[in-house]
Amino acid sequence: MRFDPALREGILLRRYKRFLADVKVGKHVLTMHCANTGAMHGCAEEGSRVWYSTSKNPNRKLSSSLEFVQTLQGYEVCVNTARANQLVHEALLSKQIRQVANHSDWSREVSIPGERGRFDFGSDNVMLEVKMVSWLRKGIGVFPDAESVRATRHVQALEQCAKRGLRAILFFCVPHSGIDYLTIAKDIDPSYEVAVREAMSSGVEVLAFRWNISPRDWKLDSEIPFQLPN
DNA sequence: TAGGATAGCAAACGTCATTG
DNA sequence: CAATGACGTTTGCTATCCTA
Repeated sequence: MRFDPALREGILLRRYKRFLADVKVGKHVLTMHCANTGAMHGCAEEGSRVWYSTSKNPNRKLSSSLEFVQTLQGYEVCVNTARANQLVHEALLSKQIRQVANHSDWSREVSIPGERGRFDFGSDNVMLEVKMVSWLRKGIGVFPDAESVRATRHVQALEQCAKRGLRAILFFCVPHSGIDYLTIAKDIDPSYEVAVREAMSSGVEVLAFRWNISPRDWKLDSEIPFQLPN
């Protein structure tokens, strides 16, 4: 993914009301959209360097969007949850994901077979759900950062697909320069951990890939290991 | 009646499918 | 082809219900 013009820089003053962030740009304070309603552990600290994009869409109330943060520890982390799907979409179409490189015809937002809701991507006999990881805790990347009934439901739906003979993939998009190993935050949501464990034993595949991000281009870096907690 | 629990909604935006 | 609707994203506020 390439940004042209390049993303612009500011200093995060505060993130509030779920979708809003105040950013100091030069002498001015810009209120922008923050498409991330999550906890944003470690990546919403006051004083962090942040980068944002600007939209030309006249219907938008806030023309700027927060894109990524440099944490106080110096790591670059994407905070725009919409980017995760875009990054994965690009990677799928350009066949950078070797596990599914034999598929070309990816559809977005495909209905979950047999129930309400959607998976992020589908192709032939493959269902793929994307989750973005942005939390580096004690040197290890973890997901989720909050209890999430919906995330658990998605995993269980993937398991149902696997049991019916489809390929079902839980895909962790990791746009965080400091994460090179991923696990599940069992303490945050024990039922999610159980759901992933059971899904994997039913044949659901779990993949995790890291992206490098910068003001101008975001590139797929490498696959990173995923392991269930002990 | 005060308090807790819970369900529903709204916040800003993107994307896809359907409708006119 | 443009407009509209549904859905996804999470949290916290508010209205409503139940219990001590």
